[in-house]
This record gives sequence, structure tokens and C-alpha cells, in this order.
Amino acid sequence: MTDEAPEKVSPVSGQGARGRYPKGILRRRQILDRAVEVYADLGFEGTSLRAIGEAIGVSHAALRRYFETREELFLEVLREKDRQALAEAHEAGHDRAPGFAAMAANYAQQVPGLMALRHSMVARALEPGNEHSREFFRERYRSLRRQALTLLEFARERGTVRADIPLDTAAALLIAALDGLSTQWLLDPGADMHAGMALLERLLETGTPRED
Amino acid sequence: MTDEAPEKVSPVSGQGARGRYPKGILRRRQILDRAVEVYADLGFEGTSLRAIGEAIGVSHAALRRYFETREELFLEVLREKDRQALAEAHEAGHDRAPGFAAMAANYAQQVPGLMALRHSMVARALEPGNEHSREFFRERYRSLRRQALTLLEFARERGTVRADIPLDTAAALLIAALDGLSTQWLLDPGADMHAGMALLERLLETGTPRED
DNA sequence: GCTGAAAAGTTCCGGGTGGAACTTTTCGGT
DNA sequence: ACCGAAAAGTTCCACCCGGAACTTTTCAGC
Repeated sequence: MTDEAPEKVSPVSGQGARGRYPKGILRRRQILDRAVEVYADLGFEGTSLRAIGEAIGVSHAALRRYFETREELFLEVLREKDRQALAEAHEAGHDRAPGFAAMAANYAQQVPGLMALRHSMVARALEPGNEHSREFFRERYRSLRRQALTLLEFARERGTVRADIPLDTAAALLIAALDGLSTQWLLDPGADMHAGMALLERLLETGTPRED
Repeated sequence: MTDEAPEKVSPVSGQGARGRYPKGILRRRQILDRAVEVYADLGFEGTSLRAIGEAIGVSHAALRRYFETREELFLEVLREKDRQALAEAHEAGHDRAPGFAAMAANYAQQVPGLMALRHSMVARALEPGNEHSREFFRERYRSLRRQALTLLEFARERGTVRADIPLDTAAALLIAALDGLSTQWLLDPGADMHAGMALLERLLETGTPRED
């Protein structure tokens, strides 16, 4: 691995380094934005650096000044969307109120191709090589579990969650269900993802069997 | 789509069609077997028809006599493994006794790359185009849900599953949890997939809170 | 046990990919 | 307001992929 990393984001201010020009900053955003659109149209294989470049009127090699590799570009797209989603959730107060089923809707109602892109990237992360992606997703899932755990702890304080279950395990289960159900739903819109999350939510509730 | 499909498996016995030669049948199996091994080493992108061909000492174009496309080849690998797994489960009697948590172990303890391959293929199935894969997985998940449903119905007859939940939804949830937890586990062996399945199993049980 | 028609397999071709070397543009410093 | 160094971008190259056209091998029928 020849470390020619062009991955200097901040001005560094080291001797003689000028940092990004305004134009460059704009371009970077443009690349990230267009990338998801192109992906939604052409899928993973179709979304080559050339394809993205063409979509914004620039040669493929230009993109390499902003992202060392296509993998890295896509990861950055996902990082960005995560940050955005987290901020929105925080702003809307979803990070205190439970409503797991509601999470589902949120989770799914995202930019068209985004969910599929995440799937593709996770798949690659599971393969040999791609350590970078694997590390990203490992950390991502840890973070998601932590967030879910926090929600569950809030809920337990309010007494709306069974007292006899380990919350960390429940957190992992919640995230897993979200993932798994959304997969089924994406493949087959007939599969009712909302119902699945609602059921799990009910199962976690303090033993109060009631019908919907 | 020029339908030049070489997808004749049985002898057909139509006028002047001779069907597969013994050598061809062997080759087909060899291709399927080697494909997963190569995948485990090289990942999705790395596993080109050429790479598989090279692994068995044959040119890439030879493979096309058996599988119209790489996609189709991989799908056949998955079909094969599914049939195999189903047969084994049936033989071991797992198709009547519940033990969902045990399913997890089974599900995960498969050929090295297989799980990752499935992930990759599902990811592609979610993208535009790839209707063939999408159809395959849609049907696969329907089938998995049916199987899970059957297990749940057995369990309910025995009174080991809460009476106040819709079993079809529970089936979807079960499969989803299996998928989602295994993803987390593959990314991070520290994530305890078994615990997650055990918890869900317990949550589905007739309300008998007990510690493990 | 020959024969020839279909099966099995190879060689070659057009096209697309990522990376290296090179050119043009931008803009901070004076 | 202009110079020049780094940023931004392009052209070119070596490689690999899948598909078409072609060749060799296998074996059912006589």
C-alpha cells in the first residue's frame, strides 16, 4: 500500500500547504450528492468513478483527488448520511422518546438507493480485504447498539420495558430486526416491516398482553 | 435479451438433443464447488468467471456453457446450499422441534464465505436490474417465513408460544433477527448472536419470566 | 468400430476500469 | 496586480472482464 493519501480535509496549515480551494469544497459535496443518485440508477457495479464523473461533467481521475478509492467515496456518503440522520433525530427529540416502530419508518424512508448502497457496502465489508469498510461498519453497529440501549434505558426508567431482560442484548436484537425486516421489505413490499417492529416492541413491553 | 439460454438440465429428449455428457455433469458440480472456495478467498469482485475457470484449469468461456452468467452461477450455488441445508434439517428432525436459538448456530456455521456471498447477492438483488436475483430472494424469504411459521405453529400447539401474537409476523421477525444478528456477528465476533436469538425465543414464550 | 452431430472447450475482440504522468487553474502572498 | 506553488483536472496506459466466433472432444446410432 503506497500511502499517497490525498485525504487532507482540514487546511493542515503545515509549511506551504494551502488546503482546499472553495471550488474544491463545492466539488466534493457535488460528488457525494451525485454519487447516490447515480447509484440509485445504475447499482453498485454501474457506479464507477467514470459514471459519477460523467454525471457531473468531469473525468473520472478528478474524483481521485477527493477520494482515494471508490470504496472510500461510498463510505463517506454513508458517514455523511449517518451524521445527518443523527442530527435530525436529535432535533426531533426521537433520541429520548422510544417508539421503535416509528424508527422503522424513518429508517426505511430514506433516499432511494441509500439502503441498497448500505447493503452492498456491508456485503463487501464481510469479504476478505476491505478491512477499512469492515472497521467502519463494526463501529457503526456498536454505535447503533449504544443508541438503542440508551432508548431502552429511558423506557425502562418509565417502566415500559420488561424488567427481566438484558437491555444490551435487546438493543442488538432491535437493530437486527430493523435490518432484517427492512431487507425483507425491500425485496417484497408486501412484507409488512412495520408490523414486525411493532410486534417486537410489544414483546419488549412489560407483560401487558393487549391487541392492537 | 437474446434468449440463447444454455439452461437445459435434463436430457430433454427432443429431436436430436443429446443432453449433458457425464463429463459435463461432473464439471458443473466442480464449478459450483470451486466457486464458493474462490469467493471465500477473493470476494465478489475477485471471483470472475476467469478466476473460477483458472482454479479448475479451464478457460472462463467454458463456464458459460453451464451458466448463462456469473449471477446465475452464484444463484445456483445458493439454491444448492439451501436444498442441502433443508435436507439436513429435515433429516435431523429440526423441522419439527423448535429451538430457534439452535437454528442460529446452524445458520452461521456454514461454509466460510457462503454467508458473505448471500449478503452480496441480496445486495445486488436490491438494485435496479437484477430482477432475476430479486425474484429468487423474494421467494426464498417467503419460503423461510413459511418454514418458521410452521415451527411456530408446532410450538403453539404445545403451548410454548404466547397466544396473543400473530404467528406470521413472528415468523418474519424471527428470520429478520437471524439475518440481522448474523450480520452483526460476522462484522464483530464479539457480538453475541446466540444471546440475541435466545432472548427473542424467550420473548415469544408464554409469559414465564425466568433467568438463564 | 465408424461416423457425425451435439457437447465441451479455446481463442480472440470490443469495451470499460483504476492508476500514473502530465497540464491547467486557482488564489495567497507580496 | 502579478507571480508561483499547490490544487484541480485531463490524457494516456496496462489490465481484466464478458461475449462471439471458432475448434476439439465425446458418444448414440448404425
